[in-house]
Amino acid sequence: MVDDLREMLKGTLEGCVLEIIGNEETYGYAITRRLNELGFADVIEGTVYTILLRLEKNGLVQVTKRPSEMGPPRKFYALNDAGREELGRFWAKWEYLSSRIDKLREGGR
Amino acid sequence: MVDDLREMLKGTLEGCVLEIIGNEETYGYAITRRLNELGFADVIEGTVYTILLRLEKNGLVQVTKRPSEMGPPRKFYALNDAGREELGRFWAKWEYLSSRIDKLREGGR
DNA sequence: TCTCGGTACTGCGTGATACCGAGTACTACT
DNA sequence: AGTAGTACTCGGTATCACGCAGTACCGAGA
Repeated sequence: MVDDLREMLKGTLEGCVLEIIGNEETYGYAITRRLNELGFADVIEGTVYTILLRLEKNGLVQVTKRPSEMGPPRKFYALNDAGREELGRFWAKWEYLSSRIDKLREGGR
Repeated sequence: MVDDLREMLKGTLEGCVLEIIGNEETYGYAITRRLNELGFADVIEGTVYTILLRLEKNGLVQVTKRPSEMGPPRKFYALNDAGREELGRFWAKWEYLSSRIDKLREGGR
């Protein structure tokens, strides 16, 4: 259908991951599946893991390792205060951007 | 207000420039001013020119050089057929992405 | 037992993009 | 002459999504 959202996802995919983590404590593999079923069909695991490592490096999440019945142990991610702030900034930016784009499209003066 | 849209603009700014050119034949400096007044306040000339050179390289625009009364000659850009197609694809991608994001935000199942 | 597929994470490298900065050059006004 | 506004070019940088190879754990079927 719509091919190659790659470039357009830059800067937004991380926010999507933050939002998913904000809804419930979860782990990389599940986040990828969630994104896929939400319509971000081409997002692959490697991408999500790089985002998660970045979030951890930037101190936006709290990480807990727990064993799994289905395979290797899972790293569960939850937002901390800094993460919730960043999520708020993300939605503010998204609202700002999308309103400008829509205005532009309407012939926008 | 909203700082650093930089990453979020990736993949969308080029589409915005295409839309502006599609509305009327215009040139780089004017496109920058137009973007600024539309709310893309931090977009600078260098960025727009790199986009315009890319559009030209990719064969999406027709370029006409014309003298100016106010300074150096201007390079006017107009969309060709390929450019109009690309613009259509851009809006399709934008619609797709923004609908998914909004769905995600609504808690979206 | 051995392989295979599904689950789960890591780490290095690539390509595309917006942005930065310095440079060039033309016009008009003081 | 000097400055400000207009107008474009080009080399370099940082960041990001993504590709890919590798590691590792588990359960089911041949």
